[in-house]
Amino acid sequence: MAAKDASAESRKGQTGRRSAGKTTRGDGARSREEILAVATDEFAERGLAGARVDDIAERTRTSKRMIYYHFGSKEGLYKAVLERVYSQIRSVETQLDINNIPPIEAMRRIVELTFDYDESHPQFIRLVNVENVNRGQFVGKLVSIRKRYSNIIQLMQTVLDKGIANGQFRADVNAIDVRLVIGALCFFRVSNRYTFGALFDIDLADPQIRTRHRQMIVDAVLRFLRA
Amino acid sequence: MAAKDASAESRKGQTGRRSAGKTTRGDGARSREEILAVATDEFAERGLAGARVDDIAERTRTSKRMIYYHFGSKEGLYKAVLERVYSQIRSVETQLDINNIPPIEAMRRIVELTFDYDESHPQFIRLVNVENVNRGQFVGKLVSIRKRYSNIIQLMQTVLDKGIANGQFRADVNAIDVRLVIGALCFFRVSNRYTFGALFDIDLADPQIRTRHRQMIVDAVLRFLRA
Amino acid sequence: MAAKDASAESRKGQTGRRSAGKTTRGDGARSREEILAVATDEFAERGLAGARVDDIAERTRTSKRMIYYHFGSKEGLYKAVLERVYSQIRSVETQLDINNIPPIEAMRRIVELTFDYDESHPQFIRLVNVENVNRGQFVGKLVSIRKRYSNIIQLMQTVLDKGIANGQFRADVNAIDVRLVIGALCFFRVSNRYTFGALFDIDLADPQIRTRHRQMIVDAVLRFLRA
Amino acid sequence: MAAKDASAESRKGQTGRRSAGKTTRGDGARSREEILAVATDEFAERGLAGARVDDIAERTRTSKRMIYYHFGSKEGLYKAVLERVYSQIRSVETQLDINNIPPIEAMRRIVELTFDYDESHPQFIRLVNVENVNRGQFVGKLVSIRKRYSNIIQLMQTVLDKGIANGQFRADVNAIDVRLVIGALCFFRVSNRYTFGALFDIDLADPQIRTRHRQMIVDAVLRFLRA
DNA sequence: CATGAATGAGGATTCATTCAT
DNA sequence: AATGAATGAATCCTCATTCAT
Repeated sequence: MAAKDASAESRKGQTGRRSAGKTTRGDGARSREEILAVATDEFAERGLAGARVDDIAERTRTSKRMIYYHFGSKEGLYKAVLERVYSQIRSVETQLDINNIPPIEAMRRIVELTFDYDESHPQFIRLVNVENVNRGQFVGKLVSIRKRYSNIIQLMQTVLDKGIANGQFRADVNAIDVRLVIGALCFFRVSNRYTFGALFDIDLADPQIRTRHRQMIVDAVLRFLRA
Repeated sequence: MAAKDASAESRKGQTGRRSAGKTTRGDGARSREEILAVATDEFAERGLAGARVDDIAERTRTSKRMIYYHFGSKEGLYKAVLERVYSQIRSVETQLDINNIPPIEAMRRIVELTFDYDESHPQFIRLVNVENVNRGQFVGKLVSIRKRYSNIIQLMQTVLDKGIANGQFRADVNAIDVRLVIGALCFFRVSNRYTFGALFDIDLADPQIRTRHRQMIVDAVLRFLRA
Repeated sequence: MAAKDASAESRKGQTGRRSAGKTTRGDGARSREEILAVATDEFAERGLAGARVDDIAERTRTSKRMIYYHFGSKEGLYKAVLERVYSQIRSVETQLDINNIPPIEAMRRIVELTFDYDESHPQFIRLVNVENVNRGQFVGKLVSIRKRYSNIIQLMQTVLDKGIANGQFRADVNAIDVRLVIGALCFFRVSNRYTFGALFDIDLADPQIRTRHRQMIVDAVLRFLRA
Repeated sequence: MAAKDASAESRKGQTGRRSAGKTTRGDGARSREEILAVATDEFAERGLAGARVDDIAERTRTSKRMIYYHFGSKEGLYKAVLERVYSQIRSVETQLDINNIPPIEAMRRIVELTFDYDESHPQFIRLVNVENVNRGQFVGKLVSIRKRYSNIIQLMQTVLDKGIANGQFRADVNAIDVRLVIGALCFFRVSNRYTFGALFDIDLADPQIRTRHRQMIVDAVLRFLRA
């Protein structure tokens, strides 16, 4: 009578491609990935409650049944989507060789990379929104993610420390605070695009405005940090 | 809390048409308001798709029929909730006599009022999130709201202008940009409380952190504006 | 996400008939009862797992939806069926005025009534079987039933005591034991009709055999009790 | 419902021809037996409709495919389980040399053996219940079983005849009747353990009660047979 | 205005069974 | 002999909405 938890959930996408080919039978990893891509879109578009398993299945070359085979439940699928989307973030630290850049410049790059990522991944932003409306029920459990984020903070702290050391940055802020400020400014433009846009009659997606805001946010962060 | 009497109240000639009626009558406005209060909570908690008309009705002293009588549909109820919640914002301008305050101080107060409002109305923040996930389908139609927000911008511009005039604020930012920066910094702390908290292992609801961040955000905005 | 327990379950069949009429709208008690009758048959025929909610609905003038409205779940319906079928037993004590009958005769009547009830209610027998296969998950919770059964035992004990007192019955058996013996002999003929019949090549439903066994069982019980 | 398999079933040359093989090979007979053991438990526990092929496979070292390979269908597996469980009964006649025992004593032993078997094989009892709820759809087809049961009856008749001949047993009962009485009294205690226990507030599995009932049932049968 | 009953169209989940390898 | 992946057809259950009274 009880719903047994899907043992399938633990399976990872390990199978590995078979030969080349037409996606005939028996490529679990591929169909898993296809389902995830579609589901990411649906959950981002309609939320956890609003997304329809049928619709996800329909947009896939696999069937609804396979969703349950691979992910156990709608919730399980949502978790997998969340995990995937968080782990796909091309993290700042991999794109930035801070050792060779002075701290102000490094910070500018961090802000720009964050800004650009958020602007070019509105779907990710929406999913984060969805998860926050759900009170972060699932994000807390994504252990794999935590580590990555602690790396981000370490990088930030390194840059901060260098700036403090050379007298360019103030000493009374910590990496998480800085991350909060940067995150807020970049995230909000995308996440609140619709309400802010409607209420203040402005199109935040407009390229010109975007460019201006990009500079403005870099500027705001640097002013915030200036010693 | 029980207002089942009300037979007296209805005798004011405004609501019911039929005079006979043995059924105790609650007046319409009251039940409307009660439904809205409950619905606000449900929509904030579960989103548009996730909220249940049955649950809303159950938490009300009225019946499901009344929801449809007053609001026509679930969507109609959601719109009414959105409208109500936006119109309940005790707007900054009503709480601030900027004429008697120097611009820096005025700006500080604006930030603080915004911060305090967001912190004390997480339900509102959640609803804004929900609406953004829905791509602002409904917020655009709330004409009554637009005016109020244009007032906010006017106030902001007035403060800005005074600061620019006396040389304290830089001249190259406009009111909407400032509003964006303030909004982002205050809103994000509440809206992304769960994901940010989980990923960076910090409790943004903690009173000490909140106090510190309040000052930090005021500081960040003033630094941003400084000439 | 969780299945909320049907608040409907508590509702009893109280509504009371409206006027006369064609079972148009709005007779909860009637449709409840109709559902129960059909469900009793389905559960008896196929067990809890084997019964199909769709099939039950189809054999009813109401819809599948109403089953959930009234009973909350398949399991809730099963429980209601179990309760109904146990409470419908025309209990022995209401059909027997033991005060005016000598104990041997009373016991004979008890056995005959039990035998006749079981023989004429194979559906009930099947449901009891089903419940036993389910390890009596639900029967234990039917408090309303317990009382009735303790009455049966009291009646049995009274008869026993009278027989012991007048020296016709042995003194070393108690009412529950007697009930077990009677129950076993009457129940088994019906419950195991198919397997016993197949293995020993006998049709226990045959009226002649039934009549003979009825006498035989009365005889066996009286011999068992004889002082 | 159709048994389309069977081509597999006929291949009884079972053990496995290839000796090399890297995959650890269970030989066919072994995995067949393992599947049957697990399936017996599942069908006894949940009935034909309630048992899950997946669950059975999961509790086995073989795969679901093997179930279909060996048994063709869920129903085929159920039939095999039924056949196995009936054929495993250590039949009374093999344990009793009636030639050297006086009839009363022989009958006592028959009852005791029956009682003990039923008490120690509740799973078997449950399966019989399941089969009776299914109206004995399959038991009738187990030809192999019929013979064994006719042996039981023959043995019973022999004992009866001896008792009748020496004047200890009454002459007006036949072997099947006696078997019914014995079967009912022994079977019911186990099969109706849950409902009887709940309704009469008694734990029929309690060892003390069991011991007492064992004697009681022997006594009841002998009284029933007494000339 | 109010209420219990009702409903059609979904919506999530599960099942026995089969196939390519 | 064995396995992971796949499937179509159910199967249980829920939702927003309406109706008779």
